[in-house]
Amino acid sequence: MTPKAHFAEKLRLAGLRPTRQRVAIAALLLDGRHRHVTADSLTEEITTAGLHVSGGTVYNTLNQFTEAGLLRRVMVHNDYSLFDTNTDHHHHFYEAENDQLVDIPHDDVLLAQLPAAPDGHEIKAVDVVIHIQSKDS
Amino acid sequence: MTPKAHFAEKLRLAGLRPTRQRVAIAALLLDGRHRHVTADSLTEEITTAGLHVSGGTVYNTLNQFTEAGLLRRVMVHNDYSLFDTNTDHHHHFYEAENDQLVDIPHDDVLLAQLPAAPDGHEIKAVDVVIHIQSKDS
DNA sequence: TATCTAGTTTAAAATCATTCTAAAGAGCCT
DNA sequence: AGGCTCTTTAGAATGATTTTAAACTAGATA
Repeated sequence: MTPKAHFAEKLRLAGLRPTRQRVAIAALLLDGRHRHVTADSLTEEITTAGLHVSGGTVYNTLNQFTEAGLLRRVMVHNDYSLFDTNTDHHHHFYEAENDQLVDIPHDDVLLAQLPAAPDGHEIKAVDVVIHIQSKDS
Repeated sequence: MTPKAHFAEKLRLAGLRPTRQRVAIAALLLDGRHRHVTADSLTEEITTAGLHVSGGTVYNTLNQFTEAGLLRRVMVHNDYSLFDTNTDHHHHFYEAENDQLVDIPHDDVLLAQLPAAPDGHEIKAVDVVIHIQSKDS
């Protein structure tokens, strides 16, 4: 199976029509490497790959991938959206000073006790962000 | 001590010059009631109180209060900033569907194990957000 | 392979929260 | 009161993201 077909299939399984743009972005983001991207950094990657995808489509695709569970949105500030190519359950260190986001392996955080969700609700996800700073600042 | 003097004192202790606007906002936000506000909802409160504070100052004040530890910024989405008048250590439920934020008492979440901060860094805060949704949706 | 249609992409305009600006105002010290 | 610095103000500017309406394409069908 060609790589292109591989990602097209992945998109179909996620309920997304495998357009040229979505396949190209999938090839960049869903290759198994774990990293954090923004609309901007992704656009840069696309350009570096010698391709072009309009700004609106970059945003749409990022949102659709997230909606489909292919990406995960990480919430650490309100300046711009961050997406994590690792959708496995794990948490983050965040250093505001340098806007630096670092993964924490899943097993390194242990939630011994969780509250019950309010009536009629169920827990969808638990996000833990550990804010850190340089010791001497 | 008049209420006004009380809040002026509170601001001085926080290193902020007690201007008319800051005292007015402190009287609204720092009275001990625990709630979540946005720049918008605060502006509404100010108007309801028969006062006027310019938009820029509302934003500045919210940021300065947060910086001074009088408020806490809560990160649940990228649409606009949310501030919590409760600065005690506690966590949140967040229901994206209705953009609903609910406090979780501190003791209801137990972190049994935390990772060490990366070299040269120390932990400043640990934020836990439990995303919930209606059971039937 | 030609055709059709709903879903997509596009560039550009629009939106909207937030920040910046430069001028006017107000704490607070002497 | 005088003066100096920090604040506030209205309005302009910024910048990420969404929307728009028209052009395009994946995939189904003939």
